[in-house]
Amino acid sequence: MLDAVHAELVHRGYLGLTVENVADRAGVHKTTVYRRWGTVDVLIADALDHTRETDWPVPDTGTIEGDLTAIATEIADTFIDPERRRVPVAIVVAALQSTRAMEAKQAFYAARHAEAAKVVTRAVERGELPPRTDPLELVRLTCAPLYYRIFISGEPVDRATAERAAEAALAAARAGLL
Amino acid sequence: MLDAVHAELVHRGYLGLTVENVADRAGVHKTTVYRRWGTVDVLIADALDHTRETDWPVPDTGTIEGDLTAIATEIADTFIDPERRRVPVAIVVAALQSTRAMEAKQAFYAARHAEAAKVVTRAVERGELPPRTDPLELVRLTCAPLYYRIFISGEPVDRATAERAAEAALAAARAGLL
DNA sequence: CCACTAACGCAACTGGAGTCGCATTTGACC
DNA sequence: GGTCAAATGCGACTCCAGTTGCGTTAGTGG
Repeated sequence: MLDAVHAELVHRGYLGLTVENVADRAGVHKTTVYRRWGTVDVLIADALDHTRETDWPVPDTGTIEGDLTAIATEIADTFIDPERRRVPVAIVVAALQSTRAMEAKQAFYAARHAEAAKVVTRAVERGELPPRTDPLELVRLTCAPLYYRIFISGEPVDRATAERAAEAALAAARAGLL
Repeated sequence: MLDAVHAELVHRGYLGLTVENVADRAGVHKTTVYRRWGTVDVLIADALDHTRETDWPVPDTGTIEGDLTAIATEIADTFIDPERRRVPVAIVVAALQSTRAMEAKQAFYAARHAEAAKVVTRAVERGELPPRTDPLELVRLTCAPLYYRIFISGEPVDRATAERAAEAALAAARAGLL
């Protein structure tokens, strides 16, 4: 069922994600979906909870530049692909309209940030960054410009954008501001 | 009419923004609104176009720190206020669902960025920043962490967040990365 | 093999967003 | 003030997401 949500999202995007479409794709009747989930936002929230629980491979290139760039590049690649991009877009839309989806999104990014922060912690231990650096803050600062372009300013992202975001965030961290 | 859109947005948010509500508040019949605009997304887009054309006071504190902090703080203040926050939230939701709203949002932020970039240009002229600094990129980098918290990670924003965002962006600019 | 419960399928129903046809008003121009 | 075109008001209609009641299936425990 959650696979059907994902497939439908990738295929048609948030606007095409009706309860009936998901039910058809999953081979069940729409009333079943309505009874168990109620709305598409809850479907997305449940699917997101499930994704959060699956492992995410934390990069380990040996340097903080390499790790942050890898994270930023992965995000950029998702947004470059017109199909994969539909998933985070749907999550943002759903979260802005339903409390349940908002909580799921918050938990998802909190979990991913915590994972990604490991690369910062390692870098601090290696002496690459000041000891008091806030790992989560560096992660946020790395990701923010990419999401900003996609969701706010509406500008495209590419790998160069990702690398610049990582470099800029790193500069702030090295300056001891995080 | 566009005032009615704004008032309705502040009052009920995007989900409460139906064509009928706006029509009632503006004192016209719903068919009139349907004929002239069609959907709420177009209403929001038109209202945003109108806002874009109104002037926005560019801060001029004398230092680039002061100016960027002023910009970041203004954004943070908007998001702190539960009523005013509903406006940008609605714009983002609308832009993710309608091409017309997306174009309006893009034009709006392009215009505001261009205005805000003036503080960077002045700072470069004063010798506060490296000559090759990209003004728009510094503006983006300043705003991004605030929007990221609100729309993506779901974390709260306060004035300290705004100041940190400005400082961090500035560090990258001073390092000559922008 | 037989109850018993919970989940599901199904079709009919409901409610509200959006549309349509027509009457009425506005307002510009002579 | 009279005429005409364009915009608005109005109620009825359509359409579809979401709900409800009921019959059927599946799965469990004895």
